[in-house]
Amino acid sequence: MSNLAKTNRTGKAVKPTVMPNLSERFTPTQLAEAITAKRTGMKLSLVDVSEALSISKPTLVKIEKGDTNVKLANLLKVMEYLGLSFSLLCDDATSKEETEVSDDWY
Amino acid sequence: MSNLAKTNRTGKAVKPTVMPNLSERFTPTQLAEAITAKRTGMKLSLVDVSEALSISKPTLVKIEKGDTNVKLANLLKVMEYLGLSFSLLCDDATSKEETEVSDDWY
DNA sequence: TTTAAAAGTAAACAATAGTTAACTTATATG
DNA sequence: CATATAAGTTAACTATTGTTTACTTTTAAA
Repeated sequence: MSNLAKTNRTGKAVKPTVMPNLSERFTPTQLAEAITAKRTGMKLSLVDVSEALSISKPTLVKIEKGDTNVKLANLLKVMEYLGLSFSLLCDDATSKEETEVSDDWY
Repeated sequence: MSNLAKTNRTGKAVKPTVMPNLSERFTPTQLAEAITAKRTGMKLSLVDVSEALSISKPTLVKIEKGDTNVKLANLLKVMEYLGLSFSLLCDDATSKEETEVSDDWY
């Protein structure tokens, strides 16, 4: 299997459309690519999603470009609509010891 | 062990200060509580963090209250400073099949 | 190769998140 | 209790994100 990135006839890089495995720490760009991959995998256009969520297309494009200058609420709306969610990673092993969770966490 | 939430002398609920286990899908409030728990566990004050990151205290308070009307960039700055990061969960099992990741994911 | 749909961009404006500064309320500690 | 530190709030203002509309570029299919 080739390690070369796919390019089109003009030599321009072509974005992959498959969901990456982001079970580990990832960059905003990687998250953005995962969102696009999920959306296209669900056969939804930018307008499909932006209209369903009442957010503008330019904003959705910003989100799918990995621009972090967006409102958290808008990112979460998009992720929830596409069936994506976060889990949390903590770099510090010591914090794994006290795992008892009090009632009002829920 | 008691199932009653901790309260102070006035009967007001007291927030727990331990890191919750957020390896699964969580709410913005839960994330906020995890951030506060991590910060206090590191013995850092709101001002310590806000000054280190050049963000205002009111903004940091919004983040630690689970307000999603904040800039994603500011949330990520705080998380990175405290050693927290996200991983991604996808609710759809079918998307786990195609896990091949091309070069430009990195 | 035409054509239509989707993606992506741009600019002017509206909406709102962020800052500053000052203040009040809690929490701890001598 | 008295004091100091941290937490949390408020209001006026500034900075910036989000919207709208329209346009250009890509992509894919007839």
